[in-house]
Order: sequence, then C-alpha cells, then structure tokens
Amino acid sequence: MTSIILIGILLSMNESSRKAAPSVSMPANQKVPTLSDVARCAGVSYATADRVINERGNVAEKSVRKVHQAMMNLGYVRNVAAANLSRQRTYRLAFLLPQGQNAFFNHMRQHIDGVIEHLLAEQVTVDVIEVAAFDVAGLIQCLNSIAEKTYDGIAVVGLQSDLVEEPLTRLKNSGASVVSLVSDLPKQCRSAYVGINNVAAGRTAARLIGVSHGGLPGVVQVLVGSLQAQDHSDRLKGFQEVLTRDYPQLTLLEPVTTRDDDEAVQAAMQRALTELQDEPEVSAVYNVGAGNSGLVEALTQYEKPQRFFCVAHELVPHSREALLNQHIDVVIDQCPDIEVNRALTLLKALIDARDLPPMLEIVPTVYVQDNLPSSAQLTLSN
Amino acid sequence: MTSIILIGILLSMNESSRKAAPSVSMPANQKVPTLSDVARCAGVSYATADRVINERGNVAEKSVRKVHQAMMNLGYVRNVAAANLSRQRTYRLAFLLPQGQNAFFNHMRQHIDGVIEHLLAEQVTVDVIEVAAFDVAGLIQCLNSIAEKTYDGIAVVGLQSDLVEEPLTRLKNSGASVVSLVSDLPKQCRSAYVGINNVAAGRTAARLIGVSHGGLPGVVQVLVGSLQAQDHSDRLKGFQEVLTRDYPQLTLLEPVTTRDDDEAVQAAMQRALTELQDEPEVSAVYNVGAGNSGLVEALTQYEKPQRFFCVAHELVPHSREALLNQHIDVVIDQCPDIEVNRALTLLKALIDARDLPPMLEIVPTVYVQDNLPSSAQLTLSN
DNA sequence: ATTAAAATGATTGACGTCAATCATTTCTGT
DNA sequence: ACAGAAATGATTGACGTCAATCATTTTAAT
Repeated sequence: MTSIILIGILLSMNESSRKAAPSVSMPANQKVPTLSDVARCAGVSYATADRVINERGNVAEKSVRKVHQAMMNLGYVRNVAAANLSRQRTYRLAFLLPQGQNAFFNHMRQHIDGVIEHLLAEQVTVDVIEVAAFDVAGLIQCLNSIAEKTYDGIAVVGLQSDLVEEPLTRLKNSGASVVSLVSDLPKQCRSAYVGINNVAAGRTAARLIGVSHGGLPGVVQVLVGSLQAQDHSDRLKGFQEVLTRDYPQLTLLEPVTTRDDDEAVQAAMQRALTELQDEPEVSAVYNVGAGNSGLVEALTQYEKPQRFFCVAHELVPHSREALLNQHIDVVIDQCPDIEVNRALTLLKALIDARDLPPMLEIVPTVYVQDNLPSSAQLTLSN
Repeated sequence: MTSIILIGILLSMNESSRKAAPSVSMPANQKVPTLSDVARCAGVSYATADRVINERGNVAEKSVRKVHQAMMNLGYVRNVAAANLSRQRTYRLAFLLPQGQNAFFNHMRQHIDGVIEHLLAEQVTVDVIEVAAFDVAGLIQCLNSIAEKTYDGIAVVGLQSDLVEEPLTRLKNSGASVVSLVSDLPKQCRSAYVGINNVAAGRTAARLIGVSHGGLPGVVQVLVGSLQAQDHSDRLKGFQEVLTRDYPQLTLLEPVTTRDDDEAVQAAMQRALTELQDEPEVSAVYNVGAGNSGLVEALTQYEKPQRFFCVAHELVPHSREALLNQHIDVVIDQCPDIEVNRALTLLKALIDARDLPPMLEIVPTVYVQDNLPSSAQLTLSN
C-alpha cells in the first residue's frame, strides 16, 4: 500500500511540473490521461474514480479528494467523444423561426440548412420550425405543439410576453434547454440570449450619421417597424440618446412607423425625399426595421439631396446591392451565421452541462460598400 | 437472395422519402444509421462496407455502388466521435506567433490559452510557439526546429518570402497541414489563409474618413509601420484608392513610416497636430499599423483641431480606451478571437480531410465607441 | 464483538468505428 | 475444368467511457 502511495506522489510531482508551462516550448506529444490513469494515480479503483467524476455518490470524502487531486495533477479531461459514444448522446435541437419571406430569416434558414449535414456527424439533428411571425399566441401554440421530451435544446426567436413563460417552463422541466435568438425572451425563460445589443446598434447608427454631417446641421428621419418590438424600440432608444447628446446641431424628426412593410417604407422615404415648402430637407435616414426593398425603390426613383446619408439594418441581397449602388451608406448587421453557430455551441454546452469556451459578445457589425464579404463561401485551396 | 434485395429496395424507398424534407416538420427523433445498417441495406457484409468507406480497395465496382447508394438512402454520416476514438486520433496543433509585447498578439495568445482546455476534451492540443517578429530567417529557423512528424497542423503568422517555401514543404510532406494567420504566406505554401482582406480594411478606413468630412475639404495623414509588410501596403493601397476616387476634395499627404514604434508614431502625430505656417491643418489621420499608444499620447498632449477624425487598427486596451475618450473615432479590427477559432476549425477539417462547414469570409470590423463589446466574456445565466 | 451500513474493488457489455486476420466464395483466363 | 486471382464474409480486439452488477472490505453503531 505504501509503495503505491509513493508512486502516486512521484507521478503527481512529475505531472504537475510538466503542466507548469502548458503553452510554451513543451511539445504537445504527451499521452492524454484516461480515467484509468486517474484512478491509478489516485490509488483507487476505476469504479471509484468513475463514481467520483459521474457523481454517483456512496464514496468517502477522502477518496473524492484523492481523485480530484489526481485529476488536477494529470490534467485529466473527460474524452467527450468516448463519453458521448458510450451514453449514446444525441443532440436533438429545434430552431423556432418566424415564417414568411423575410430576407433576414431566409438567410438564417439557409445557413442552418448548410450546417445541418456537418452537425449530423456529431450526432446533432436540427429541425427548423416555422412560427407565426411576431405573434405571441402563435409562438405559444408552437411551443405547446412541441411534444415534451422530443427536444434537448431549442433556440427561439423570442417575444417579450409573460404569456410565453408557462409553456417554456414546461419545456424546460421536460429537460430541454432554451436560448433566445435575435430577439430576447423574458430573462427567466431562457438560459442565454444570442443576439446583438440593439441599443448599441442604434447608438452606432447615430454615431455614423452624426459623423457624416461633418459638424454641419442636418435633419434626420427615423423609420421604425413597430415600437412594440423590443429590438426596434431598443435601437430607437440608443439612436436618440447619442444623436441628441453628441450631435445637437442635428434635428431629429418624429419617427415614422412602417410595420416593416415595403410599401409603407417606400412611402415614408418618398415623403422624406420630396422637398416641401414648410418642411426642412432631410439629410439622413435611419431605417430601424425591415422593408429595405421599399427604401431602395424610393431612393432609385427620387433624386437624393446632395448630402444624404442612409443607414439600414441587415445585410441581405437587397441591402447589399444598395450599398454597392451608393443608395445606402451603411448597413448594420447582426451576422446571422455567427448567431446560429453561437446558438448551436451554447445549446450543446447547456445539454452537456459543460462550461463554455470563452467567447465574446456578438457585436453589431458595420458594413460599408468597402468591407462587404464576398458572397461566395470559403473553400479550401488545397 | 431475392428477398434480401427486395427488402433493400423497400428500405431505400422508405428512407429516401423520409429524407425529402430534412428540416421542416419532421421531428428529429430518427435513429442515426450506423455502418452496419448501411451494410445490411446494401446487401453486403460489414467488412465490405468498411472497405468501401475507408477506401481499402479490393472491392468490386458494383459493391461500391451498392454501398454508396445505401449511404445516400439512409443518410449515413460517419460518427466522428466513434471514428476518432477508434483510431486514437489526436490533433497536435501549433500556432507560430511573433514574439514581443505587441498588444494584438498578446490578446490572441490569451484567447488561445482560454480555449486550450476546452479543446483538450476533443483531443486537441495546441502549442503556442514564439517566433522572432517579422523576420524571415527567424521564421525559417523556427519551422525547421519543429521536428518532423510532431504536429498535425500548424497556423503561422506568415511572411511573403520565397525562402519559407522549402521548410514549409518539408513540414507538409511530413504530414502537417498549414494555414496562414493574420498575414498570408506564399499561396503554394498553405492550404488556407485566415485573416481579413487588408485592401478592404484600407478602403473602409478611407470611406469613413471621407464620410466624416461631410463634403468639406480636408487634409489626410497616413502613418504606416512598414511598406515591406504586406498587410500595411495592402491597407495603404485600398485607402488611397477610395480616397482619391471618391473624395477628391481631400488632400492626401505623403505617408509617414513609423516602424510600428510608439515614439515614432507619437512624433508623427505631433507634427500633424502642430499647425505650421506653410503646412495645411490636418483634418484626419489613419494609422495603418501599430503604435497606438504613441498616437494616443500625442492626442492627449496636443489640442486637436475642431474637426479631426482618427482611424486606427486593432481593438486592444489602449485603442479601446481611446475610442471611449474620443481620441480615436474608429478602430478597424480583425477579430483575433474569430480568427483563432477559424484557424482551429480549418486545421481540424484539413487533418480529417473532411469538407468544411459553410463559413463566411472574416470581415474587417468597424468599432466606434458605441458598439464595443463589453470586455467581460459571455457566461450562462441559467 | 456483532451487525448493519457504507465504501470500494473487480468485472462486464455496450456504444460505432477502425484495422486487422483468415476462411470462403466468386470471378478470370486458359 | 481448373488454377490463380479477386472479392467477400465473418470475426475480433482495441479505443475511453458509461452504467450496471456482485463480491468484498472497511467503517460506524450497538
């Protein structure tokens, strides 16, 4: 017995000194320790080590400590491949996206489709489920229709309503993890929010419009889809905050509500572009919501004032073209691809009850005509 | 025999119709098919199916076809967890980063350290190796010092020199995959480049500086680290292109070379900020390279002209603070975190000889004071 | 000292794939 | 028809973990 303990100590000293400089100058050809190694190093049986790491109980305090110590010393990390294989873990995920022809969500759907087959190799299945757009009742119905126990994780384009709490709690109790996507749910309903900070997006729009006037006075028109929508009102809030604080020489007109409708956006733009007797000339427009095709339509038909600056949201084919045509100057995007990837990573981590790899906030991305990604996707050259 | 074939056909019809709508309305609770299922469906033995998918040869054309057909029909995807477990695959990676106190690479190193332990669970080990900065001889020496066969994949901050071709070819022949990071290698030396388009970055800087003048005339000073560096000269090229084409009312001064040295940058900035008799007042500065702390130092000491716009590169603590202080107006960043993740994903895919999940180009990111990520990292609220 | 409870050890069969061996069958060409 | 080559089948032991069973030892309570 004594000799075994001695070996354990020697091993642990050896191992801990090896671990000292993990990322520099030490070649990475060390054998990765297994749970058997840990057990041996801790001086306990495999069964006990297993009881410890899987928290099966019925193990003495000092054994727990010995095993934990051994794990530290050896730098043991559970082999997730083996673990998932053994417990036949599959990740059954669902994305609940608003239905309809919305270009942004179309793009998102497309990206999900693109990654589905690659995820299959990691035992991840993804269903994309269409939900009535921006409709609390529809969302609740959909949540209820998801039979309990069918999904391990769900990403939902959220709505701010207390009514969704009950069905979501039910899902959660049935073992599903929930993250909100693009638009947040009530905080207690989800484990994480994957989306941009929309107040920051609005502030950014204001900053760029402010800067674009080069200190000269101007008149700014904002178009919003709906002030009921959390993201829209957040953006407006951030926008107003920065514009009034930092650019007092700019006049902010009352926002026009468009219900994200192309024609309404077009009409509003026409009004803004048409010089009227008693109305000042608009020098900048910020379209908070969707309906960019109407916006572009109006910009194509009517002549812009000499100095005119236009900011819109979401990089989609329409807005992309408008950037290149100089009809729109800036597009603020939330990078749906990255959001989808984040949601997937998060859900997997939640399901495994693992802790997360470090990752930064998703930031509202500023596109001008000059830093557009090529529309083609990456491929390997070799 | 006939009956077996019949069953195969029936199965395949059933399966292919199930596959028709992969992402809508079909619950994801299907059992994932294994290679045994494929073999059964193809009417061959497991051994033959194995010979096919692992290309071991000695298998008849028609068996190959049957197996492929069965794979299609069942939607078979190799279980990478099981495969990697079985073949004891480990990914031994190395990142070759320039040594020194550079804030950008410090950040990158930090991020790598952060993900290392999470990668360990997937049998990925990463060594960070320091290389003499921007020194072809040093890089070559380092490449040679990496003993053959030690690494499966390498990410290198590249240099444009034909001299690196030989050691890299040697590494490649020894079985290592190579990607270039941040700065490209000669194309034939690497399988992919992970970094931003620096011409686009320069164009973006020009666009924002152009916009910031609101149509008014101005004088623009560019600071470059070294025109030898590919990224710097690319940025300058893009900058000049857009500024001269789209903003003819702006005067572009001769670029000042700073060797990325803080003091040199500071001196150049002082010159720019000091109003001289026969020199025009500078209205905008674009710092193409590093040395932002010198830039900020000068901006703190000297009074800026009323209308002054400053664009710099890389979001690091210094530049972040300067954004918030309004000393710098825009920071163009290459998102080192994302670059690292991409490099890791790419290397793993290359090593597995898998095809890539779809991913978009990495785009030069525009930061203003309003869309900065919180410096803290994401955590789960759950 | 006895007994029950708690802790530990030892072992086993999955999980899906890989990589190998060996026996058997089916094709070639003559 | 026959030898030799080519193709196929059948089987096996890893890989590291999980989840279980059963036997044995140690500990605590009386």
